[in-house]
Amino acid sequence: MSVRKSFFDKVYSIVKLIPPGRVTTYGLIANYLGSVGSSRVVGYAMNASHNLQDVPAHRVVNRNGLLTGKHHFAGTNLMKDLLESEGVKIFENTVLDFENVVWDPSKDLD
DNA sequence: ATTCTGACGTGGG
DNA sequence: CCCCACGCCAGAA
Repeated sequence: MSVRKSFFDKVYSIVKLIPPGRVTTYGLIANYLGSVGSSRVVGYAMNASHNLQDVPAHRVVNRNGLLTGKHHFAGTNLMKDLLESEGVKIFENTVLDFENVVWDPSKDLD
């Protein structure tokens, strides 16, 4: 009741909470939402998030730290540029020192 | 209303 | 190690 937001809206809420200089994964978000098997739905949500301004989709990568969604951004290096601008090092479309920059919602909100 | 497809992750063979 | 199948949601044609 109360709010019964759509899965997408929940995803957006989490993504908005990602602190600058940090990144998270589709799986972690899905896991936090209680739907581990819905990791791909998180990706779908990001695809639709292009309409939203408050959703830093560039901070969401796959479990390998690979910028799978970079192709969906305007420039070829926009996603990479945005992340590096926040202090996140990227090499070959992959986040360096991924384990150190990854942001786990269930960990931070714990 | 139905069908298709799209930023993932895990497990099994 | 590689390949395949399953789970899940929303928007567009």
